[in-house]
Amino acid sequence: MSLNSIMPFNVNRNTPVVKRLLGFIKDQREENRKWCEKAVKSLEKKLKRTGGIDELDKAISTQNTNTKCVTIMRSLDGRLQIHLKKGLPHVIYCRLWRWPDLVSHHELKPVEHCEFAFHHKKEEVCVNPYHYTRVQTPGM
Amino acid sequence: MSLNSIMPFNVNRNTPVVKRLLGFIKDQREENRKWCEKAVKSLEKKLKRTGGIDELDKAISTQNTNTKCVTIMRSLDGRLQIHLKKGLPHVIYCRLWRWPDLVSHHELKPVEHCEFAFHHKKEEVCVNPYHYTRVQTPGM
DNA sequence: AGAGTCTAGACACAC
DNA sequence: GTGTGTCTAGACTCT
Repeated sequence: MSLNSIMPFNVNRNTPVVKRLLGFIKDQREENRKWCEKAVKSLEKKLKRTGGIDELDKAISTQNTNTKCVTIMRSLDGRLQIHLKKGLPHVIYCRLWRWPDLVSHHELKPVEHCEFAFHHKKEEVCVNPYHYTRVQTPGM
Repeated sequence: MSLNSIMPFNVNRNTPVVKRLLGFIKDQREENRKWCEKAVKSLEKKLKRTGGIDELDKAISTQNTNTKCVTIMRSLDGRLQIHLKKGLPHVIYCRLWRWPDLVSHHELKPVEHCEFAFHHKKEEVCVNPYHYTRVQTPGM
């Protein structure tokens, strides 16, 4: 018996860790649910290679700054795209799990021990939301 | 005075030839209008380099098979994408200007003198709708 | 420099 | 192998 005869119509089966991570999302507006889900699933796919997904899970569920860097590759212009929207990776994931009203990368400062913070401009970027703190926008 | 002060809010200004070509489109369903417009504008952009847009205009407005090939570059898998939809270029444009109910490339046969017909698998593909005839789907 | 659009190629899945 | 659909980096555009 094929799987399709049991679960037809493209049933969405999120992995346990994705379900957990989705539960921690700050923005619970219905109109953003689909996009947030895509953002988390996309991140899981990238982190599977390195096992970073478990470190991310640990950081978020314990709100612990003393976690390791969770990195993805940096694109040429620094942005990543999820569905039809582009943005800076650390901003996207900090907004998702910590500050839904975050406006720009100018409001984010990395913690001391973050090796792959966005502003270091290395080939990899840390997207651990607990490796950034929120600061006042300069000039505001 | 800037153009924006006269025409604010992203007014859509199609070129005369795009307006003409849009007038010949067979599929006039409202839900497809936006997509068709994108398809024509995308083609115009590609053909501007070669001047093929005028030959296309001639072929379509006179329904003339004795026109030159109108070519675009072939992608690796043969398909092109317009907005969120992928398809074979000659099928897309034959559907647009001749047979809105066209289902697949198996229904299309190139005219004798078409040098860049899709099935020739050259680096360029002819999208002149009057360089193809419609045939019965094999096996139907 | 900041933000948005477009799409080929990569990938995934169904037959 | 065929056919179709999704995702997104890089290219491009505009401001």
